[in-house]
Amino acid sequence: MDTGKRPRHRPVDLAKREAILDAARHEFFTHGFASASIETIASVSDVSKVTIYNRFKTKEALFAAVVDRECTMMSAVFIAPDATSTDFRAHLIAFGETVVDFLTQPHVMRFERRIGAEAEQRPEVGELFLDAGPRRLRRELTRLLEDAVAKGAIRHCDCALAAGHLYGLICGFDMFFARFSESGADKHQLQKQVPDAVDRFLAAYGV
Amino acid sequence: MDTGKRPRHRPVDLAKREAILDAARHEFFTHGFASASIETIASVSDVSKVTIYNRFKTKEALFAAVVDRECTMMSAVFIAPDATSTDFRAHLIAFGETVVDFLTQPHVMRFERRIGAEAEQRPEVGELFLDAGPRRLRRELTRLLEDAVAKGAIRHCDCALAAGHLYGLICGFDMFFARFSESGADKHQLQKQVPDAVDRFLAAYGV
DNA sequence: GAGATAATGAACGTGATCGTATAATTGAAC
DNA sequence: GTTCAATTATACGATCACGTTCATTATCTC
Repeated sequence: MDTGKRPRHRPVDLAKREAILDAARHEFFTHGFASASIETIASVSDVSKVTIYNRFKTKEALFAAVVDRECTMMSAVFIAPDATSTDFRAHLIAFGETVVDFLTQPHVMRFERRIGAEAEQRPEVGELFLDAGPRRLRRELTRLLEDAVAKGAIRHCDCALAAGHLYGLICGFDMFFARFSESGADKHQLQKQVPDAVDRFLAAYGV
Repeated sequence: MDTGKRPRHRPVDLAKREAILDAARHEFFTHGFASASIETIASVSDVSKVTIYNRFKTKEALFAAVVDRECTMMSAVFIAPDATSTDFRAHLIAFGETVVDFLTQPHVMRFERRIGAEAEQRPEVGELFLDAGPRRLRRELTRLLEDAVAKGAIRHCDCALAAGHLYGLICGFDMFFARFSESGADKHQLQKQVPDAVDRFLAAYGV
């Protein structure tokens, strides 16, 4: 409901908010919450420190806002579309590639690495991430497999467990390694391995 | 070569070194390098701050010593014994259980979480960890599978890739989830799933 | 141009922690 | 008991970053 009130003063510069969050994301997820410097964020986002404090009450609140935005973005990716064609293999490969494509982005890897560490001191942040990412992915993948069982594309099985197996086959050692290597994940390499992972999955679970 | 010199003064208390490293491990891997407090480490290990500085020149050096000790412990675990019996399945399960048993220890999980984050600013730490842990595990697992191929226990395949698949099947979603949850990994649950993971692996790769 | 709010820049108080210096104490070997 | 390094308690300087204050400037509506 628009009250019709039109302020007769200088409006808030909305672009600055995104600039602050972008800079904060990089700073927080590169140096960690404690080591992140508000002044660096201000400098990078080309905004005064006071402006940051005006919009985000504390450093904690700024961090929370960054995590929130990132989680929202992630939620949108982990939604498996319903299978339209009868080619279940192609459908799995497509979804696998979408997920790999998202997870291998440098800023997503930084996010994941850092949340794991920060969750040690802020369990609620870990929970937020789990709900937006891993748990959602598992739910969607499980649904996909239950659908496949119903359609006879794979054998009857514990679909939640099978979802984990499929995820594990796709990631293999690569995502594990990438978490600790400077170069990050090799997106091209992982993409190439998705069909093979799906084939192994179908060999283990297929009719 | 023992020079035979016997100092006639108070010797270094060797137990203190371990106490310091234990306290430092907890402090570093719970709060992160930057937020870790030397005074807290001193207090917990019941040692004076000066003693810490006498033995470890800087905070960095102390951190390096902790990482070093942890990596050495890890290296020892990731060595697959040669198959003695002809029961390849049992051999895989045994090794899988050993690995799971090690990886699910709370202090190992803290270690892993934190190294991932710290490697962002200290790539050499990530490399050290990779060599002691993941790469070693992959090498051993690959060797095991190559041996199995030679003995006809599984079909011919890219054994390094297969090693990743086996690892992925064993971990499934659980290790992924555990990195972000306060409760950590459910060792019992993971142990129970190892045989199933191995069976799925054999279904995909077996003769 | 007037009014009003957003944003800036610079300075400050506060608290934490690294790393050092110093004097005093401990304790094993002789 | 003497010797002498290991160890301790305490204090200190330096640095750094959060969060605040305040005067000034920019920018929008009327």
